[in-house]
Amino acid sequence: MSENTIPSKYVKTAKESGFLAHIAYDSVIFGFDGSTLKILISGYSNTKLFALPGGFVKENESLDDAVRRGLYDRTGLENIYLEQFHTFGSLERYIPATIEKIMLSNGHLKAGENHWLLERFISVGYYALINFNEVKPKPDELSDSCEWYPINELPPLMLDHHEMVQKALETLRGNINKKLVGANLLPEKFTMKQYQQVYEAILGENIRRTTFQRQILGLEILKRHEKQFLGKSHKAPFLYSFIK
Amino acid sequence: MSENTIPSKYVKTAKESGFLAHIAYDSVIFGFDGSTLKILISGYSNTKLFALPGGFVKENESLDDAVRRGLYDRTGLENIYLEQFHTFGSLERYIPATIEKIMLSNGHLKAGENHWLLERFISVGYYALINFNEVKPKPDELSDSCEWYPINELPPLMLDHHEMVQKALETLRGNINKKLVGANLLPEKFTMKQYQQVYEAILGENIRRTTFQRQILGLEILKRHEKQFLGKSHKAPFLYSFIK
DNA sequence: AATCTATTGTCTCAATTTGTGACAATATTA
DNA sequence: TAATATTGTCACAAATTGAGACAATAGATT
Repeated sequence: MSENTIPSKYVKTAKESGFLAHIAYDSVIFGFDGSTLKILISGYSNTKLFALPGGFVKENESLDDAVRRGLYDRTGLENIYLEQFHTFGSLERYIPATIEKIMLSNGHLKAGENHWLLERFISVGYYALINFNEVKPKPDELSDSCEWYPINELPPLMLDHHEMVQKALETLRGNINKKLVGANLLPEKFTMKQYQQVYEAILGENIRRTTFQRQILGLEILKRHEKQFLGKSHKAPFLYSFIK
Repeated sequence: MSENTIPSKYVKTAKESGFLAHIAYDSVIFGFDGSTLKILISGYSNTKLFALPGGFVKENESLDDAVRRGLYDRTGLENIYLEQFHTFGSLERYIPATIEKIMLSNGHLKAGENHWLLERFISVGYYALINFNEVKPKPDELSDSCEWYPINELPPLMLDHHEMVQKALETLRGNINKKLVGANLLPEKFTMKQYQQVYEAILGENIRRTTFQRQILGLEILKRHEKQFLGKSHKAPFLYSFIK
């Protein structure tokens, strides 16, 4: 794991740590396990608190790069598909006591001490689409777990992170026909049914099989490969991949 | 004009000024003059520099409220329709020399002096839709002009402000059928033709009159009023308003 | 007062897209 | 060999959109 995801212990100002004050990001990392849409959630030991994986921006690094760095640290993946969806800057989201609790519980702060992480942050929300099977999530320095949760079985999330998930989902839904969403959530080769299930998981509704197949094939973005024999007692489906 | 849009002279740190360091906003303020889509652009005296109207966030104010405050100062309007579209955080946008030039030219900075406005900023882009005729734009403390420019006759803009305009337009186009865009750009009562012209100006393409009229009326979001007689030698069109 | 002109509101029919179901073609099990 | 579940494709109905026609009409021209 990178040493730089989270500032080291007992550095009290942002400047000392090399990060920009007041700016954070949080990432909604989507994965598709074959039937359900899931996202990665960090847990903090001893606190029962859960949060989206987030981080901070270094003084000499772009916002996008900061998010990529955080994703790399947690998933080991490079070239992740990333999309910025909203920036959260309400006053209600400034609850230093929550952050303090986490930092106290894992020794990043002494009681009563000041720390730049306790100041107000405006957070930029990004969503990522990754291939579920390629990833073994790792926790970061402040958290002690990083696990997949189905989008409708999330634990209670801190601050406004639930709102973030909601907004990420809405944006993803709006982009589903614009941005070749499936290409990032599916393995290289996949069946039409799997692709349909991605759509259904994202939209949260059932789709008509024949219409979906006709529309997708009509886009001419898929290449047809050999059939996939899975030992099931019925006709075997074709495998497809996206044309580059 | 509010005293707080831009921090006072010779305050060197963000903290002293009451603003959050490193965070700015820029606004793309759209207006429709009856035939062309225009946006408000600030000009800086003696520098030939032009920029989107922007500002900073106070420590105890939400991001949205900061943008509303800036819009109020420049247009006098409250309850403006606002939509956040993207946050800009590249390294390329950090060019302190440009800001320095502006601040030197209007006496907000002495040569060689430090100032928190010369640090790196991540900027949140918002677009606003306002009723063109209700507004007499006013410049802010740093700029000496604030004027309407047609979206395809913009002056050269500083930093990444051109990219911001582009992204704002794309977002507006994507939202045109979702968010009742016309309601904010048109006067209370308007003709079908005016509404169509708003669409054409935003999309940058011609629309088929009969299809447009059929679709819009089919949405049942408009209330029909009396006819509008403008002294033209042809059939007078109906006036419409949006149903609340 | 009759005619002309530009624009509006509405209708019609063709073209396209989508909804819905049917059906034959499998790959395996029974 | 028959039974079963799923797939790929087609056919037809329903809905939406494209494209133009046309009458209505407010004022200008004669």
